[in-house]
Amino acid sequence: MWFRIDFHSSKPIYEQIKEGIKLLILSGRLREGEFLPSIRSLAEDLGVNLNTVARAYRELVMEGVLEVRRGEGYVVADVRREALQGFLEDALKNVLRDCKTAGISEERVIEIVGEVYGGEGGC
Amino acid sequence: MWFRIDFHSSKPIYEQIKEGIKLLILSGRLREGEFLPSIRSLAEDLGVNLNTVARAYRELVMEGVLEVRRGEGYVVADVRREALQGFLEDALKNVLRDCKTAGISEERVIEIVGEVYGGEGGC
Amino acid sequence: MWFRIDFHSSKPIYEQIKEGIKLLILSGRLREGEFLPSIRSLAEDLGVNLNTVARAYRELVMEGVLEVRRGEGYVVADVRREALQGFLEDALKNVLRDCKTAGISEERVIEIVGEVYGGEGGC
Amino acid sequence: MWFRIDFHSSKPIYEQIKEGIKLLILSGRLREGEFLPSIRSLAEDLGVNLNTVARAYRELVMEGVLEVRRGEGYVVADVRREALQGFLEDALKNVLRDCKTAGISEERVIEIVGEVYGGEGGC
DNA sequence: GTGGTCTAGACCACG
DNA sequence: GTGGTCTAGACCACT
Repeated sequence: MWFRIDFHSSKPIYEQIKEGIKLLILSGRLREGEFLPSIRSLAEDLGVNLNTVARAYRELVMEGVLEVRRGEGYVVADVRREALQGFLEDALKNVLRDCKTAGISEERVIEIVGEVYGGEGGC
Repeated sequence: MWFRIDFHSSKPIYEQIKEGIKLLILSGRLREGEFLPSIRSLAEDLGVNLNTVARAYRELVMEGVLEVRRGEGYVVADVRREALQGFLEDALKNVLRDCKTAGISEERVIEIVGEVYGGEGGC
Repeated sequence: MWFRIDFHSSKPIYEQIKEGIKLLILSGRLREGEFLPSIRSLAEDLGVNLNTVARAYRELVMEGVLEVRRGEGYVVADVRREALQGFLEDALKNVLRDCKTAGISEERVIEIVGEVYGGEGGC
Repeated sequence: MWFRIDFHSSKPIYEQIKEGIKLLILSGRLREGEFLPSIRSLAEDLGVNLNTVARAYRELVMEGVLEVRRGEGYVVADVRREALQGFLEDALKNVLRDCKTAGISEERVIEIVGEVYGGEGGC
């Protein structure tokens, strides 16, 4: 499949799945109207429980990211990318504020940005 | 007191306390050899249970951030700031990787960095 | 169950549990990948509180002895026996140093070793 | 002074003092009828609280290891060395049993005995 | 069902 | 006064 689950992380698996899907959408690898893998097949691919995937999909529906087509499956809804990006930018700002408070210099931060953006990418 | 607890956050209280203390140390508001508030008084100030604070302190001892002086209290250990900063830099890298995947441009990120570091600071 | 708790000992119960589990692993009665009893069931079997067992398990995870499978339980991690044996050898050295200081002869010590190893074994 | 206190140990300081004194007696560096340092001076030497030393002395009196001469101080009582040694031999046997259960070979144990007894001793 | 967190409150050990 | 441990019981999150 397209992303990995970290079974040792303290972050719940269903949240890892949700995040993974959001990132796939943001990065353009999943587009509006495309079908997602069935709950059953994704669960098998990731090696997790059916209910776990089901919950991730269900919550993404509630957030408006996915839509259910009964009897067919889940498709990517008509999401505004900016909305999703906003949540990432907020996260970034929070960490940056902590870095500033902690005395990490702006230069060092920009160095790190370079590392990440320069380096080969991707999840 | 010195920091706030978000009781609605999904992040456990004891972890919020750990993070808060690490940030206080990183920002220089808590220095090597200084005593932390007693478990009981911090618990009261934060409005949480004694055991919750105790767990945070205990784990910080295991991580080498604090030391126990038996019958006296907890003091800030002789920590290398770099070690603590590492934990923030890791958090930063994670968010940045997500931003990259999500298609947020490096320029936009640096713009945000500028906002945070330019603007007047601090938690 | 597999071991006994001495409620009168000055050694904390959660440490007795940790030690008991380490010894079960070292003696081969618990192997890599095997599940431990659930927190609740072990607590009931030992007649102690759930939190006490939980703490023992949690600390064993931090020491790399166990792993958590969320929603499933705790399993014995892929531990190097030597690592665990080290903790026993340290204990042995400490006692031996005291014996030496106390004027117990090396011959007497080896005699005792013979007694224990010769005699039919263990707990 | 004659022994060191490990302030980071989980073993209570007063127990470390008790053990230290017992070992001094067993090794012959403190003999029957000899005076121990006053509570006040030992506390200062060790850098611990008065009450801590007082408690150690008090318990050693209860165990028959020391005697109080009111107004003069504490002296080493008429102790049978064997009695004290017995408690060490018991401790040794316990650890050895664990070692055996854990699969540490008799050869390895004797090797360790050699290390400790061969090596320079003390403190 | 599993583990995880948290509370309220008790009691002990230490300095 | 300090920290340490433990209990009983609640509620939540995960699989």
